[in-house]
Amino acid sequence: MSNQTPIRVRFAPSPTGNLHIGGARTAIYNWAFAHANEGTFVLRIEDTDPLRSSAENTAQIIRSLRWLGLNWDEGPETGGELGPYLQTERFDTYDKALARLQERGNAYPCFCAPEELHNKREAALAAKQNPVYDRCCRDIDPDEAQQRIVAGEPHTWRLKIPLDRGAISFDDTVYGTVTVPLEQLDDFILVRSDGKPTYNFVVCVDDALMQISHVIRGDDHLSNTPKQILVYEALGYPTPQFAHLSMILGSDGKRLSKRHGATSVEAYQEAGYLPEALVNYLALLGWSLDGETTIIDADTLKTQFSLDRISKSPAVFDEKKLDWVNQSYLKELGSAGFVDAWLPYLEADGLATAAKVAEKRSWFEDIYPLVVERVHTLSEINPLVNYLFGETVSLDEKSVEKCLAGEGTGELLESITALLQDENLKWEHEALDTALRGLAEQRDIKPKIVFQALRVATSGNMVSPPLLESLELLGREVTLARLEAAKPFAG
RNA sequence: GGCCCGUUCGUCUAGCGGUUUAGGACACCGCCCUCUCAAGGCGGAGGUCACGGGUUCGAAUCCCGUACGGGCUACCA
Repeated sequence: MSNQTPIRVRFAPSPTGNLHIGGARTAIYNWAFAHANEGTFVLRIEDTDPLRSSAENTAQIIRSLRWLGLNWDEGPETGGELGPYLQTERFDTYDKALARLQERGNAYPCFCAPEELHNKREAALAAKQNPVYDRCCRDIDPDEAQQRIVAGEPHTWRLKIPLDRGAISFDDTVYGTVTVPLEQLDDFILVRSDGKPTYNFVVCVDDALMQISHVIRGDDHLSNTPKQILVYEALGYPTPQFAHLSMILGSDGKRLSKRHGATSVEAYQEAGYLPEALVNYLALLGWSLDGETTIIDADTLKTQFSLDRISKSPAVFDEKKLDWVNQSYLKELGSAGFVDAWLPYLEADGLATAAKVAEKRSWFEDIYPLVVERVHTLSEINPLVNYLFGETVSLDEKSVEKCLAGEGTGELLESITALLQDENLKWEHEALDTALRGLAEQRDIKPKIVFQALRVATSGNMVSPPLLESLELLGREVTLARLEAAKPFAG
């Protein structure tokens, strides 16, 4: 790469809610692109809408980004040369930008009343015409305009777009050349009558002043881009390279929303997904390394990510595949990492405290190989291993019927009890396995009958993690107590 | 209404005019393994590359239309 201008990208969420799956993917692409090109990743909060924005949402978004491991080089909390990074702290910057536009003769005041504009719009729409502003204030004599402003007449400021251009076109990294006829663009409002700047204005000012080289964002902004290019030009600033991302859809092909279930990063965190897995899955939703690889860790993303492999069409979010990716990350965790990740769930369900886990660390770590290939998320662990905790266990009715109620099972449980009571039997899964198989042979029944009866008696269910390892974790005493408690249910 | 954009197995995608009988992954089905469930191994089914026209010796790949989907068209972001 022989770029003269340094690579600088930004993620610019507006804190009108928490961090969304779609926003997270945009952040991942920006973050990965910055790293892959030794660039700078900037976080900017677009909180200019006081009604919909909140500090809590900003904090929430920041928390989610941190959790995902998408750390920024400049932005809230970290600071930077080109801040502040909250738009609400940048109003003076926007005032200056407007002044710059005024000096350059590229902005003019508009005194049209909102309802007047609205009526014209409706009329144009009714006449099936393109509802662009008719520029009736564009040619008001500057002196007259100045007098009206001084007299306190309400006004907005509009961009004086060049009318001598046939079309605006730009080269989008993802979509290629996009061309929009000039007649589609109007002298849109830069600053409202209350003095507040609009989105299409501030986004350009900020990106220009923060020296953003590549704008990577959702494709809902693709149509806004020509307008923004006009703002850059009017300001006399260079235009960044644009790369627009298609949106993420729900399983029904409609835009991802609450009806599809969890859509916030936080919800996936609570559901027990690992941040590395979410990042991996999301990165692959609209981008591919080579079309073959599905497990791509953060380090690989940080070196191999490229904008030219982003796909143009929208992608459907598939939770099943996320589950699979998450499980493969769980398998990479190792027992120590697994217990650390599991701890919050143990505490939340009251199964164990941090102190208890520290005390019986190896006992908890031994659970790892038993459950890791049986769960997709951390939140699935507790229901699966619940039976390993406490003295007693409740027996599942169906399982009792199927594996305990049969004739002779009571007698079988007695034999098992006798066998397990023997202090000479080493309480270790291989020894237990040998002993129990011996019992089956002795009674001339399939080992499965023995194992299933014992499984239901000790775990409460005919489906459980490996039996013998479970007994090992349960200990002889608890195992025998549970056998005793199960006998009344046996046939 | 106008303009912009998209369309490869159910889903995520590979594919940049011939090496393609369209490859991989998830999901699905079967077999093996097996104390249940998983995990794993092996195998299978699944795509007339939205449709219709061109261009070309040759098209999923290039061009034009049509359909469907999405976006923008605000004193929202």
